[in-house]
Amino acid sequence: MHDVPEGHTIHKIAKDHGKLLTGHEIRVSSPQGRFSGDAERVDGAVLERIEPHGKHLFYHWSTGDIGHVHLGLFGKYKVFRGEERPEPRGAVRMRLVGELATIDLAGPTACSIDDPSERKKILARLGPDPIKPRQRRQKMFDKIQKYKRGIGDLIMDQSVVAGVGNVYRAEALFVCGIHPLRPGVDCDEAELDALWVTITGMLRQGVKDGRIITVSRSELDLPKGARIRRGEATYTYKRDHCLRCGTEIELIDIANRTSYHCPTCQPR
DNA sequence: ATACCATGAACAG
DNA sequence: TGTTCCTGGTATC
Repeated sequence: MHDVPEGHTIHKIAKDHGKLLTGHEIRVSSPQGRFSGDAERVDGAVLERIEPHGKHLFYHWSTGDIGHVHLGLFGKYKVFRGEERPEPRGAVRMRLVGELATIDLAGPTACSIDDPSERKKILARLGPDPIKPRQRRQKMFDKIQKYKRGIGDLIMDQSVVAGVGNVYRAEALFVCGIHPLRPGVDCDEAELDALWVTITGMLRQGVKDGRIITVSRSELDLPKGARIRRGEATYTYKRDHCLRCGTEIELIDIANRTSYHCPTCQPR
């Protein structure tokens, strides 16, 4: 099994890597040689901040340049602490070497050094990120209520709300009892407010856990302190039967991605 | 050894 | 709407 990142992963990375790198001069290189922009532009600069938004990361450098990383389906970081600095393994797109750690990035969809206007452009096309404080949930509501497209399609659209992927889509709609094909225009404020609150809670919990657990322990019948295993951490996602009522989970293809829902708990 | 699949998203037409 | 790109674990021959 394989963890492809949703918003929670990105925020955790920003936090963890930020502790190791920010405030330090960083050697920046591209062992693979495919760093679009130019690693040299920021090589040796001080990393001032790693800013997450949805599934995107922005690296603020003391030169004024801004690094942009999007992991996509396959992107992965490897962290080596302290002095350990192994030969790059595989296609390392970006290597960051600081006093406290060496961090390698492989397989990202995007990795570039740009000027600040590029960050502005990207942020302008992203919806609010519920993990962050003071985000305007109304932006998400307005957008959803504008479209006939299904809510399951809409909440995975990063311009509607930033950070939700296929797992959180399935799980948030389940908890709110909303069918994924429910047209956006038919959703009322109360429903959308509940959805926002649910998504926010789930994503923030994911940052803490470092993984996606959307079930509440009380519904699992687990011994106290037992670890929630993969495969039992969700209500509908990748399950054969609904965790809550046992009904067979239905699969629908929404924009070429499998959507999971319980026809009993999420009636049309 | 090869095929296939995955939790993403840009792009062509 | 379909195609493409990036990786790596697992299934299949």
